[in-house]
Amino acid sequence: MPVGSATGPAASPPMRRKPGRPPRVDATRDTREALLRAGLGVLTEKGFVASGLDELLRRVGVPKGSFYYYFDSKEAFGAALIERYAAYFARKLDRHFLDEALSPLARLQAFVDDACTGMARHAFRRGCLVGNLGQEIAALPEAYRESLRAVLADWEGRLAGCLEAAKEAGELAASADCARLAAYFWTGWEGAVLRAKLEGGERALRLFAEGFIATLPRR
Amino acid sequence: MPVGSATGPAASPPMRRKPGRPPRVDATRDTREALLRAGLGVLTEKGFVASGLDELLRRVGVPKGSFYYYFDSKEAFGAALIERYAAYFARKLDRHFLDEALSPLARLQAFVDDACTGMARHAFRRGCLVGNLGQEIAALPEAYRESLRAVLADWEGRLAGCLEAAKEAGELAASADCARLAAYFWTGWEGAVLRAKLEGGERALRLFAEGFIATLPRR
DNA sequence: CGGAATATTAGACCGATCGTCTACAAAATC
DNA sequence: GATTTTGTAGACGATCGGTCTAATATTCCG
Repeated sequence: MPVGSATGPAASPPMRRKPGRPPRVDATRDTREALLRAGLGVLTEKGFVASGLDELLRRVGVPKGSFYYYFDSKEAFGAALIERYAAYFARKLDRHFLDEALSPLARLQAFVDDACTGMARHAFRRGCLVGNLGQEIAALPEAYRESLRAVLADWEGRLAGCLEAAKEAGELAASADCARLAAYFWTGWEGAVLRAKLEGGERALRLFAEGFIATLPRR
Repeated sequence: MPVGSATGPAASPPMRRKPGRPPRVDATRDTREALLRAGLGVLTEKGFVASGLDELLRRVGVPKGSFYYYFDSKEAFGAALIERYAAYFARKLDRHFLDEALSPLARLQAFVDDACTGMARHAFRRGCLVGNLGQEIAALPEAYRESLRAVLADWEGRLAGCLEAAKEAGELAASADCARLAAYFWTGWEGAVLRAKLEGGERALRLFAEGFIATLPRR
């Protein structure tokens, strides 16, 4: 998956000073950044199709013209969101799965706890961007399909690494197929997130995570 | 969940003869029926929001006036679809889970095989209506939430029954919590269906089903 | 057999909202 | 201070869900 260029400058490190309109009265607010942030909120809640540009724009307080200055189309905007979400999530996974302070399986549990807290923070209205867009893939730009698959594959790799560590730590049977287990986890996890959203509670998240961890091959 | 009245007459058993326009040249085609059938196809593929009435109407070859004669609104139409899908799926589950010719766990496997075949028949474009609508629940009529939860609860009950039978048949440990296992299954299964749709293949379905069945507590 | 009643079709129409695009204003640059 | 770059502003056409009136087909009832 092509990466990097579309996300654009992060505005912090050495880069050409912005020439156009001032950095707005509110210095912390880069328009493009604000659009992406708000877009993530709206799309993780309602998906792509149901998210109207007008509402997003009103929310951010930006006119339509600006949106189409920063993004070629809603499709391009969605692609940027997928990329950004993937990066955000990869950081989160690394933070947990590579945490040497915890045993490998405890790291997975920590991720689950984190996810529960995260969903609770938004009253279980927001789900997973990948799950949301994946569900409506038939109504989406075909290019999204491969991106979403790639994101899932990436998560699988990171979890598989954690499971390998569990193997070395003796928490997991040496015969375990970590890649397969990781694929199994994320598949079910997406279902759990969907259900947690539907039920408005963390029950499904806990239920799935506990079932998964409890049935891991121990020896 | 209220049931029955909204679905309307099925046109087969004793009921007042239709007075209006003839049963159309094509006798097999009741307009309302055709709308529901096509609606199921469209909504399982693209979800609720992305499915426009106009496209559906064009597809069925029915004018808007007819649609609003049979249904009060798009919301009512969706509710009828949920009801109908639930009934359709309940029949399917019973057909498998109550099949005395197979051992209980073999019945579950048969359902999985059936689902794979079913998804393949539509080239993995159509998913589960409950999953689709559940995912976009934030953008849907609030009344749908309870309906969808109820459908899931119903499926859980039916699967739990099958698992209880497995227990009696000695295929499952007596200590197994069937209700919990059933909830776990459907949670993950929805994720698997989503992913199968995303990947355009049955891999996720097989992966999840095999993982689930293989880790069932045997004794 | 004929007119009233009912069931259904037909599609024009409306306000809202979709995504796009053109025109313009403000800073920076030379 | 003219030009270029950067960003803002909102008009625009298409389409959406939903409503409504009119036309038509059939049955009902006398």
